[in-house]
Amino acid sequence: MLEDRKLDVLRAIVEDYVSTHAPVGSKALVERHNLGVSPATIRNDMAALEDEGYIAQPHTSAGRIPTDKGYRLFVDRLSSVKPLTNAERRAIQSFLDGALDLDDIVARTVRLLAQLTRQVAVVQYPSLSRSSVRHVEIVPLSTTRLLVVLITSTGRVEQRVVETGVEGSDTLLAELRAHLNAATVGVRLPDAPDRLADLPERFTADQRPAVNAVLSALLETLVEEKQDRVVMGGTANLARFGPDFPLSIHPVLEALEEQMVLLRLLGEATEPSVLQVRIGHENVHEGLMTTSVVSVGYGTENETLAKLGVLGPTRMDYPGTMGAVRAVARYVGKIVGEA
Amino acid sequence: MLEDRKLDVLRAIVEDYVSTHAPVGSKALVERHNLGVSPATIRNDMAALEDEGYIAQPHTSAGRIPTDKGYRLFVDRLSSVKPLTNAERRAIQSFLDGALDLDDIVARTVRLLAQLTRQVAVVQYPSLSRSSVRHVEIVPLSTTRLLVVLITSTGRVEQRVVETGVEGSDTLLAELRAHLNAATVGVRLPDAPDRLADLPERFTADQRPAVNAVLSALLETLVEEKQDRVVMGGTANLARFGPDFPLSIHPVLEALEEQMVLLRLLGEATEPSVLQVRIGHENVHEGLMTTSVVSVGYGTENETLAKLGVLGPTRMDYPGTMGAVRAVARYVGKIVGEA
DNA sequence: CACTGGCACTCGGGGTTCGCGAGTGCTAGC
DNA sequence: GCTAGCACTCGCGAACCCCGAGTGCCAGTG
Repeated sequence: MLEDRKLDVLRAIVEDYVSTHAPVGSKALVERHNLGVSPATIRNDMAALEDEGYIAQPHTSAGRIPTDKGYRLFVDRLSSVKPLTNAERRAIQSFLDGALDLDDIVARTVRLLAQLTRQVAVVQYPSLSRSSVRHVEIVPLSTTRLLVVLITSTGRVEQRVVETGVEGSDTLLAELRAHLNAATVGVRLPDAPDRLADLPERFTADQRPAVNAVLSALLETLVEEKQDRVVMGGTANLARFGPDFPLSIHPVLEALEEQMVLLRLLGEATEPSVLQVRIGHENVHEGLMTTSVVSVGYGTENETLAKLGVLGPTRMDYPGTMGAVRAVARYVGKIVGEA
Repeated sequence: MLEDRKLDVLRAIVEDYVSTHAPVGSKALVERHNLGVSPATIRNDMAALEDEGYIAQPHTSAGRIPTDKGYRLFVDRLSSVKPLTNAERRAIQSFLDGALDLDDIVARTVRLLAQLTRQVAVVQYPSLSRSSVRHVEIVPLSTTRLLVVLITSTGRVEQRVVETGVEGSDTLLAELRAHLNAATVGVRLPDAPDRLADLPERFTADQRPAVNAVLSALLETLVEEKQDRVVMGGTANLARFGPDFPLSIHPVLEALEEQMVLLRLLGEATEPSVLQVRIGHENVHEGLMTTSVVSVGYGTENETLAKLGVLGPTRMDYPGTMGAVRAVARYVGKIVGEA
């Protein structure tokens, strides 16, 4: 009984603090939520919650605000993901439909997430390693330069210029193209290098230099993962985080410009639809200790191709944000899956 | 004589204000710069400059700060572009070398500009309209779906998925590929559609649907200009603009997230190496009235492929910024030109 | 005439003071 | 176990004040 009410109180504190963004006191609490007890009782509960580390008071005589630990409990046990309204669903759909090209899908997703959550959105490109080769193309640029183009099943196109050093004939190119495609089309990217191991043997010695040059370029492209590109948007929302936040806006912006940090931000790959929430200090990065990240994998039903998420102040609307992130991930997963 | 000293005074005010970022008074002025006259004399000049609208005082009894008009005069007549040090040149070179792929070049350029100027950097992708067709490739994805890939002379790769609705034979594809390349390779993108006008006539009636589908996708790609993509970076520097600036950081961030605004920011295309400076209110966009933009075209010697620039507070180090922007543009132009 | 030194005046910013009021913990009582 | 009452704390904003940088003006000088 007591435990129950204490949790109710914590929930109420989180909700009030998130919406008003001011330390919340016992009196205001009983007024806004109809807990059937007096402020004094609440105060006892609050004292207990503070002892246990779920809330804290910024100054001796002010209301309480949730600690990271408090938010953690709130997210884990006291709230449920808030489903979107139908209007929002429609908005997502109409916003994402009509994008053919992968770049466009990612760009639209970032904008959508930023608008929907009013926070900073981060979207990772679908990983090459989970996709397979759809086509390899070789295009002569000049007598000694070639462009190697790799097209993946997720619609991604990778390109690389190769300096062969020798003149290549059209027939050689055609043969090479045929062999490459025969060996790799339909194969997972990480598996493709194995299939290409015996390729040089199929060509004559004088053809080897050109073949090897093309091959090594292609292998690079296959392995490189294109450093897992990440796109970010909605940074304008940072300024909206509150007039207390701007002080620390600089480290956050700085962190967000680092691709590596963005990548780690999204966390480990998980199954699709499993939301991941990192609160405050749970984010390793120094500049992001006052922020929370809600992320989730997206992709086909049984595998995660990449992740996306949003970043906001620790005092964010977790249920709403989680709902939005999950919904967007589902739609994007569907689109990427069928593309 | 008098005119001359007044200009000296204005120059001194701009320089001091840019470096100290505090209203500058007559006394401090004579101390820091060795104008051979007394503060009182300077005060007269300052009063005159204020009457003419070049400087203003924020409060009745404070020092003066330059107006936009003052900066304008400073840029036009009182300063010269500051060349970079050799160390900086080397830094640019080593930073940009080693990028093969166009995306990488643009990404590196943005980071470089942002670091060099410590401001927000904006770089436009080399325009398609100035480049020519290097190769057109058609790749079957499934029996009725094709991927049309356009490779341009600037190394850009554009792709589009086409649903033909009918099954196409390999021979048809080969023929189509050959015709497309024969008609367009080496042709400027804007001119390419003309060369393709008679293409359908070369095919039989039952081939037309597929041919037309591919053709219209390609034409779209040629015309679309890919909405002239623009990349931005260094937004973290916004927070550095000063503790007075954060108040207005929000509209700026908001503006910078709009592709259209970014594009207009860079201004009209000009000849390469002709620096363009827009100061404060000269920027049409509302959120950017307290910022200045230094931009310049880059490309080959005789034509501009795109523009790049930086955005900062009106009180920026114009000579230094202009030097950095110009230097970077030259290097990037060289790289893009030879790619 | 252009410049200078002197002087009275202005006024923004920073530091200090002060009182309000929200919020608390404790204790006695229901 | 809950409540009502009460004394106490302390951050915040308002009011206040004063310092000093800066100004405009004016009379004097080479």
